Amino acid sequence: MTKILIADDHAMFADGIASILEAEADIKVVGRCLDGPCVIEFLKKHQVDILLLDINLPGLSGIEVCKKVVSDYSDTKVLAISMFNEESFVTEILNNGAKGYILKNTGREELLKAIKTILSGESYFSQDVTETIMKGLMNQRKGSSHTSKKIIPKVSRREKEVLDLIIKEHTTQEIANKLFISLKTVESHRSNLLAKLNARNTAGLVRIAMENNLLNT
Amino acid sequence: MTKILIADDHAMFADGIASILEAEADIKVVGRCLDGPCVIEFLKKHQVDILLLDINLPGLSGIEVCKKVVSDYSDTKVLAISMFNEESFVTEILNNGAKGYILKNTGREELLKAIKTILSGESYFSQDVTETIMKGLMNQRKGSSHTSKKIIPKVSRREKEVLDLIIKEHTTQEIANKLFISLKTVESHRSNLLAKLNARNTAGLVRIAMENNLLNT
DNA sequence: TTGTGAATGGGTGGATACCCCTAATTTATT
DNA sequence: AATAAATTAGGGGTATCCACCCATTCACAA
Repeated sequence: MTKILIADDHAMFADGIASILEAEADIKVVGRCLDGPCVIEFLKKHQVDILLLDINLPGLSGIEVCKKVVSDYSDTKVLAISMFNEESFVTEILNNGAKGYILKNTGREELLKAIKTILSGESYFSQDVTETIMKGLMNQRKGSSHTSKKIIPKVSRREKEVLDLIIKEHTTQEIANKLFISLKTVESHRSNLLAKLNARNTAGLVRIAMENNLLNT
Repeated sequence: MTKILIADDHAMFADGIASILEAEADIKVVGRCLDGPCVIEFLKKHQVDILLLDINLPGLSGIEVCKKVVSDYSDTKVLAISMFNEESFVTEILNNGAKGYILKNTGREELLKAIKTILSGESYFSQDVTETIMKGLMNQRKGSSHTSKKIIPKVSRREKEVLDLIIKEHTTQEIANKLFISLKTVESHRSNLLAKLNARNTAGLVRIAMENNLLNT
């Protein structure tokens, strides 16, 4: 009997998954959590085989929960579930020990398949997710750009700081003061950002940054 | 027997709802759609009592679908479902004829209650949603600004056009050419936008516009 | 009918952004 | 150790934005 804990703040969604799983003879949903701390509390008291974990949890983020579960409760395997097929999400939670990643638009069969695969010790990813990861890897290696989606070169730490202040309406001079560097240095970062993000001006910088969620905060 | 059509691009979610509803004796899920056009096609051929409609549909947006359903298939009642408790979403789809609005974090009981309420001819909204709407109305009436959200003065039609082109990285000169007006006129619009949106520069203009969804497109 | 706001257009000048170039030092990465 | 990338900084010049002014026309409402 496989014991499963569902962690999702969307009750209706959790209900849906539970309905699907309870039809299976060898699977039992032993608990349901609407936030991160609840998961930790539950694991202290009960043994769980698989944790179905929504990445976007209130309170404690799914990433944090995953990290803690992997380090403190190694016999519980984490299967991440998310609305979003974002490379950053996928890589981050996988780096934190999740065994699989599926999207909420996957159906009943795939959900069951994922659970069985992970139970056997292997990893499982939705088809869409593997594609996303592959694209991400391709982008790191090559700079080829034929995929409709714009490829965004890696933006460095310092560039992100500058970009953040630009979006907050600070002028180049103000940014220089704030970061304790020269006006000319900030201008360099701006130029590099324009080139990297393929923007013509500040407006494009802001739009592209916001569209692609390039901010740290 | 109540005939229900589920329209949601997240198959797993649709599965979940279907599992919940099929346990009810007097309810039958007669179809499932993953996108907007599918809904229209389905209604051409079948009679449906209630359409469970996700607002964020690919292809044709939930708003568009709702508009068409209300005008062309008046015996089908629309119950909107969404991840987001956003005032703009709620008011927009209600203005387009939806009979209710519930969030995806509502549970099984509330879903059934919503369906029954709507069937009886009344409207139904989640508790959270009614609160959101009330807050929105309060903001409209009074100018009080203790509610974190900024109040944005009305942006005129022409100003929106200019704003749109700014965000698309066009310079003032290019915008003037595109709209067949003088450079000076565009500069006037820019100034007025800066004042209205309380921005210091182009960056702020773009950020505020995107944050508040001020675009026509 | 007299306002009020929207849209139009203009002048001047300063501030800011952007471009092209170079180049040193530090910090990964291999 | 060698190579690549990031961070730093500068000169000189042009393009664009922005801030003050100002005026006219038009539509719509009080």
